[in-house]
Amino acid sequence: MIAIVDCNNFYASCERVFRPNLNGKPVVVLSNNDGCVIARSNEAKALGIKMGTPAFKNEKLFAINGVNVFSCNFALYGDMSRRVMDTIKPEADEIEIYSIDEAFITFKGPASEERARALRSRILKWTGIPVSIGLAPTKTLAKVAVHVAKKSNSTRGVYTIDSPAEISAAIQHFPVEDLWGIGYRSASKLQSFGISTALQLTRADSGWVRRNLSVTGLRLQKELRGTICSPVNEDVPRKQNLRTARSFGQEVKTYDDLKEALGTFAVNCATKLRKEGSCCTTVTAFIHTNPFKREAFQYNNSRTIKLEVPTSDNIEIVAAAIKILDKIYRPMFSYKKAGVMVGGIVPDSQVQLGLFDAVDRSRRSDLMQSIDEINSKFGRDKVRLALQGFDRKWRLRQERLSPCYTTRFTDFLTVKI
DNA sequence: TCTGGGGTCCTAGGACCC
DNA sequence: TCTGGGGTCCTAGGACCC
Repeated sequence: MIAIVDCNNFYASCERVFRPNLNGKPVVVLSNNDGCVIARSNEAKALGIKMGTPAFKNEKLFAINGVNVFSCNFALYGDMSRRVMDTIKPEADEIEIYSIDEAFITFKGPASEERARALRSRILKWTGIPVSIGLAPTKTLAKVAVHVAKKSNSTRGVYTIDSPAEISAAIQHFPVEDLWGIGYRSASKLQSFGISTALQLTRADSGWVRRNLSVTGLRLQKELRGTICSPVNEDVPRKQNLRTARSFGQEVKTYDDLKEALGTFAVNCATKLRKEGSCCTTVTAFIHTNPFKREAFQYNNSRTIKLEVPTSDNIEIVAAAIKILDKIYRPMFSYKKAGVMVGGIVPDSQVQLGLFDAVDRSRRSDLMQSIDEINSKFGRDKVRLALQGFDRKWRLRQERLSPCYTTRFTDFLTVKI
């Protein structure tokens, strides 16, 4: 049996852990730049606030209903996630951390609903985060189970699908569009062939499924029938791409401001690479104008540079990004978003050196290590390239940011007795 | 005024190799 | 109708996930 542990309304729940006065009240969390709604407490969902809708379109709804609105605080969510996962680990034989708020596990010893309930209580007690758990023979069915656990109050947060009869019962009325791996496109395709429930998909001809939904669909069908196609996978594969991209708090016009932003994003990518012990072979940079401003002239462009020798060096990756900027920058536009992406990622232990390489790689790697150590001790970008600047006109809007209760000394809660 | 960020996998087609 | 057979690598586009 495979279990999935899924945190309820995760970001909203994190905000509530340190603000218990918000329990029972509507809470929403906004995306970067305070742009869209990306998490909602149950009370906020009940008010009809939709996932992914722009904040400015909801302002009235927020005001009338006294909704508690937060800018997203990933330092907090990341640390709370770690706490939840650390609580799960001792119970798990295998654990696959699937996202910031979900993990697939197999239990040490026999799985049972009682154990799942005990785990759920422990996570709530130790971290303050409410979770739901689905238990089933495959990941896909576990996802169905956790969906049921969340939707129906009578489950009290845990739902098990075990026997063939229970599988049929669970998927009989389960909409195909809610299945893990079926998105908007495939759902409407299936609907047009008269398939609207998971049970109908299970019974469809496999050849037909293969032709219409590719092998991905075929695997999904097998998993629904109870055959594991995607086992719980503990080892985290090395990332193939990394990116840092941001919408700007205010539109950016000048070359210098874009250079500062792209330089900072490039350093960010390089730092992520070093953290994973990786190097990249390609650097891509892009800039674009605001697509929502219909009346304004639009411009999007990007380029990719292939590097001679794979690297994770701030200076080299920044240089590549700026070289691209020089090629694609056009002065007459106002830019809203930019980003840097690195690809062709290889382990830093397997870097093929170049015959005509001019960089002293061992000294530079010492330099990067020192920068990482200093910055991890004293704060991000304390030591930076001059080009990263201090202006940051493009900085994110984060008007309703909560404290980093668990990761910053100055933000710790003070309890007065 | 105002609309997020970061990933993965699959397929088809082109280019190239022997 | 039909043109050899067997490969690899790369890219773009589509679809999906959180």
